[in-house]
Amino acid sequence: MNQSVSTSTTASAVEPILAAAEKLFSESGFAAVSMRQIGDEAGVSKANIFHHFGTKDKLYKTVIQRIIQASTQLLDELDSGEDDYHARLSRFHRGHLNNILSNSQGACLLLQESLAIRSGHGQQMAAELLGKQFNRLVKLIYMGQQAGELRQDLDPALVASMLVSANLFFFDAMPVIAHLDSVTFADDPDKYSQGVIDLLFKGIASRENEK
Amino acid sequence: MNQSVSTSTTASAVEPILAAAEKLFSESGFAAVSMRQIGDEAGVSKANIFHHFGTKDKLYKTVIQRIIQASTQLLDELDSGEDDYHARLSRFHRGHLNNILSNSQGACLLLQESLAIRSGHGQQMAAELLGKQFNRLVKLIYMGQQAGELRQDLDPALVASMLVSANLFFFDAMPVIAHLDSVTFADDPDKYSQGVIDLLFKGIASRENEK
DNA sequence: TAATTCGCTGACCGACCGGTCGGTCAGCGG
DNA sequence: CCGCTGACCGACCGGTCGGTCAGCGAATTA
Repeated sequence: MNQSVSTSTTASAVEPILAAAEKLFSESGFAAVSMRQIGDEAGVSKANIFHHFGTKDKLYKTVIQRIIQASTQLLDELDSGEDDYHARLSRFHRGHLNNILSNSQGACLLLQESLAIRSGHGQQMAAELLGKQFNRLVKLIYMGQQAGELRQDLDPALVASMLVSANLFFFDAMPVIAHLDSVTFADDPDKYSQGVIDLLFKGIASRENEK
Repeated sequence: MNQSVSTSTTASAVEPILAAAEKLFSESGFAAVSMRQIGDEAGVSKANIFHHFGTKDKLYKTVIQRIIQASTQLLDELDSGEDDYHARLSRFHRGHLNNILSNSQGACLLLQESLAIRSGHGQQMAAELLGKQFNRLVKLIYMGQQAGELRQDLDPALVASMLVSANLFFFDAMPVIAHLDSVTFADDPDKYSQGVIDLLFKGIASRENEK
């Protein structure tokens, strides 16, 4: 099974087409982007795209698959380490947020997909990825409970939801609320992630005023 | 000949058009929906839509404005009450989630908008709404800190982010992760909201094992 | 009753869509 | 040198897009 990483050494136009498609799809969505725009952006003819990908749908699916592959690869690198669970969750959270921010185009597309799934027009591939990543995080939290580091009366999936949702919100809503003077962490993801972890671990209730 | 506000009592086709447009736009996005589809869904001719709204863009903006208006109205009803801040935040959180779920089309459209803002194609009206609602929640949390009920070393905007993001995640990701067997709260928003509030107030760290 | 307004429509327009087709050209085994 | 392959292109196809327009029928007004 001599399956190397590089698809081939030919200097075909496939890569520029995929890059252009990912950029334009993430900016404007599937329907709003024409094959001619993608060709212009990639510096190739429209017909050439059809030669390589067949249809617009197949091109789109290829783009999604590519994003999923990159995302999974990045997430895999966060699984190592033998620290306590505060450190592991903190590392996961910061790494997850960095992944999103460093590939904002891909994140944008996957979020569009998850919204589209609701009305049935979405691809199920994106859902599978998110589900698998979510399940892995749930397991991590469950192990933390078994180890006695985390409250055992909590639903692990609920904790995982909070972790992931905080990052998605940072990515998705920060352009909207960054200009508010009440928001001080808009341009500092690490500070945000640290604050989220601190908040989740310690809780927001005042210790001197608890029933 | 631009009319002021078309709140006349005439039984025109404006309302069916707006309902159809909101439904279709939220399902497939702005670009993927044609004026003919909207007309068919509303039971009127395509030309009639142009007669009432001028352009596709104006129709879309009207739909967004309508959603924002309804959303603000619903949020206003959550501001009353003189309970402690645990109760007030709990009530806000559950009410906010119910608002989203009871108007899922509108929520879907606003989320699409917030994603589009990132690449400049979005309307700024949606951003203004979300900003105002967010700021109101920040103020509520700040008051809770002044009252001594909430930890004062926390950034109020961070707490507000966690509350809102948990709800957006429930709406946006639940269709994706609901089928996972690790998720038990998928079909019970009230239970989810209650769990989130409990988690945020008490924290996830085990009390017997804290440094 | 005649004139005017108004909601509404089908017919129509130029532009653009996704996709196809005939053909060019560089590379490569024989 | 030949014959073949596949990347690539310009031109083109049927169809749909957002948008326009003249005009119809039913109210409203005078």
